[in-house]
Amino acid sequence: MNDLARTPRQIGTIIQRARKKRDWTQMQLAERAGLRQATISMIESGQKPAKLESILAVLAALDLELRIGARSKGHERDIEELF
Amino acid sequence: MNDLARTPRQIGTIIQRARKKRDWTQMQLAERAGLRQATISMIESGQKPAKLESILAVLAALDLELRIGARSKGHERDIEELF
DNA sequence: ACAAAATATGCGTCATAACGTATATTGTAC
DNA sequence: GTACAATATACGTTATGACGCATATTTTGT
Repeated sequence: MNDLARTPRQIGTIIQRARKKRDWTQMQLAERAGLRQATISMIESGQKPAKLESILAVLAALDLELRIGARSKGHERDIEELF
Repeated sequence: MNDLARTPRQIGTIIQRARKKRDWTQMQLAERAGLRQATISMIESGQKPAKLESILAVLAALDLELRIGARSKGHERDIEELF
């Protein structure tokens, strides 16, 4: 898994997929990340941009990590963000 | 360039390096990202956690992108699916 | 269909990021 | 060392993320 994330919404989608892969509820993830279930909901939907801190907490809880690299052209998998 | 970023401070350092590599001042980066010079300063130092939005704006201005992947021990790990 | 679980929203409050503006500090020439 | 540029801090204000608590809506299982 190595997903590109350019918007809060893409990040939310990635987080949601990782959570479901582990069969965790938003509540379980919230507890592990030290946040509320409602906050997880908002992060996953990407409607409201979150704090960097919160995102990092969620990623850590999911055993994921963030990488920063030069913008690539297409040979990276982009998150299909179309309904 | 593909740097690991687990804390706001690490992210700040990566951003600062990318900015200097381009020989931009904080003011120039701020203008391109739609933020203040003071905000860039805080993001680079990582002292105050920023909004995800702001980080994404800065990364876009620097032609960088964010990737999310499984936490790796050392180098690359291909145990894609746990459980 | 029904109940239960999971998820999405609402509301008032608090905490704080970012703002505008300005100044203080540091770095880099000449 | 003296300007000048660049960066870090300060102060009051504004915008909003996250909180607690609650409820509405959706999804899932029987």
